[in-house]
Amino acid sequence: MPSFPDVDAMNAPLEQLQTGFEQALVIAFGPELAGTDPMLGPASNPKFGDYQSNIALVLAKQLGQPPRAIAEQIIHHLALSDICHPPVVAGPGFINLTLKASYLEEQLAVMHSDRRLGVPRAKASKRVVIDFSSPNIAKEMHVGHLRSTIIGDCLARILEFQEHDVLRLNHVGDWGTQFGMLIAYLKEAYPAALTTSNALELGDLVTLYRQAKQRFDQDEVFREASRQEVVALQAGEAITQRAWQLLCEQSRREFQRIYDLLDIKLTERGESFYNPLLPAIVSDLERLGLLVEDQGAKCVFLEGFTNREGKPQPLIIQKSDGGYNYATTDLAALRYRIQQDQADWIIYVTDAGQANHFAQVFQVARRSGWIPEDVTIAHVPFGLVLGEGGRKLKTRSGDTIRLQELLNEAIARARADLEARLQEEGREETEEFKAHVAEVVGIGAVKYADLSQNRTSNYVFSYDKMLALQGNTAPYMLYAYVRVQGISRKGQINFEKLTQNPQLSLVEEAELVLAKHLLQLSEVLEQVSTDFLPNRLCQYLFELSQKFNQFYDGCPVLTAAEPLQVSRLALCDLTARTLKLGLSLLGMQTLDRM
RNA sequence: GCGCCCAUAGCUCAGUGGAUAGAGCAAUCGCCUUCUAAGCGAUCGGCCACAAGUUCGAAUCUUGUUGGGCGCGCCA
Repeated sequence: MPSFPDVDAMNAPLEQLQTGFEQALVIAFGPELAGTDPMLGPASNPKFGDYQSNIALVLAKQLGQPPRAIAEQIIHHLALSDICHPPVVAGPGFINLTLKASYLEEQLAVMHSDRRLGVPRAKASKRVVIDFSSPNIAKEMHVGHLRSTIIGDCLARILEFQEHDVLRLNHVGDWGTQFGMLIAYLKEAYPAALTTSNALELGDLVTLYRQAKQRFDQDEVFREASRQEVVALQAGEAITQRAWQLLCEQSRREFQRIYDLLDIKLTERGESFYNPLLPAIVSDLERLGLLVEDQGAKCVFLEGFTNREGKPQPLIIQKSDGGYNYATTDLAALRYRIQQDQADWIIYVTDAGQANHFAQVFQVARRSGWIPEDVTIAHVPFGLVLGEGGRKLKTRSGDTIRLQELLNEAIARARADLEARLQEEGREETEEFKAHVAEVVGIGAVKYADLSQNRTSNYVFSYDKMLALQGNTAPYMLYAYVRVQGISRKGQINFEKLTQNPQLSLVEEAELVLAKHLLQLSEVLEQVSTDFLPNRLCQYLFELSQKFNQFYDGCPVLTAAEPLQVSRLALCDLTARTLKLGLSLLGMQTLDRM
């Protein structure tokens, strides 16, 4: 195991250019320009160079000078000759910058020697609560849980990598009136399960739910029994409690199968956890004078929300029958996460349809003074999963699609693809190999397809597209990684033992392009952790794969003479490590062969 | 009716107030005696829904219009 310097390395060229510009601005135009954003960004077109600054255009009015003249003065004072070629003023006053090969070579060497590939840790580690996945007990996880689970896990992984202190919470629906019905049915149909442990394997909770619902709809006596069970559950009555436990345990086992398959870790803390805290929410709101009784229900009337009649809309805190709503639970959870979990950030990853609900809950919490100034709360919304017809994704018979089946299908299709390919190429592989590749490709495809879209828009689910071998897909990226491993095998190269400080020499255009892209990793991760848009990371990894494939196409590695070979091996190694890290942050595994 | 989200190439989508708006797929045409061609190159494809406004500069910000999705009092 090579020893990596355990220090923060910064490989983002942007940051260094930024500093140079800030200094030049002060020297050229005086100290009042200290701290001015130099408007640096990637060049809009590669022919202009690598980066551009638009600051001259911005300052034109303020300084009363033509933008090009300002740009000339700035570049006159820029001390960036170590980093880039002489800056060029172009068009109306853009300053174009092109990085020097020597600079890229140095930076890549730094990146190569760093276990974190030059990605800095967060300047201040925050306590982050991220609430995602959240299926309902006694129901199956379905396609509706897919995006929350995948996106939430990805964001958690990125924040964890930045060394924030992340608490991943699974806010499962384990409480509510539907449990009365379920428990009543359990007592009626499977009484042995309540007294003898493991007397019953509740194979299919969906069927149980359906049968219970049917009884509930048809039988008045059963309905009354169900209501009694809700009361008994609230009161903590032993047998009822046991039935509830049984349901929760069974669901938990089924959820865990899916989380294992998806490689997702979560701490379960369901709605029931906050149950004892609900009365205090009501009494505290009452004390604050926010609570109004209306038609028997205790409500907070909201600012900026109106109902169909144009009157202020209430948020119901306690129903007229004394029961609580999910808004109450969410308020209690919010308060607990701030006070007990000591959260600095609280992130909710749920569908966009809940935007109103969260805006309302946050408003009430804010008006109650429960959210300190330094605590940041964010709803991270995402769009619906649609079928290829553009309608909500359903099975042919109109049922919602079970998540387990969806994942199985993706794996099965990946397997079929692989087997067809093996036959075509006359390859023989073990069952173990085939099963593993199919799982990594299938699960990776489902995750990548979801994450590679801007989460705010609806997402059209298509097995064919996510498993396509070309384009912005999981298989394409996995293949780029496999190609590097191929080089390693063929040339018997152990990348971990590749010299500590490889001498890089970037000659070919494809090498320069790849090098520049590799060095943008930190910038991309920084951005994703700010705007919570994983598709930006996907885009980066896709472009990295493309650029690697172009390099692979035009720059032979194993047949290259020294010192070029070491340099190219280092580029391969950096690409592979960047892909592996990036994909792992998306929650994806890599393969050495496929 | 009100609120939130969305509208960019035939399709699926990127796009950070900046230069001639980009990918992928599909279509058409090339490239395997050379590290896995699951690859690479090229061609074709645009009224950034519409209209005003702000700005030196708008796909991007504001307002309005049209079209679509989601939600809106005792489910979560």
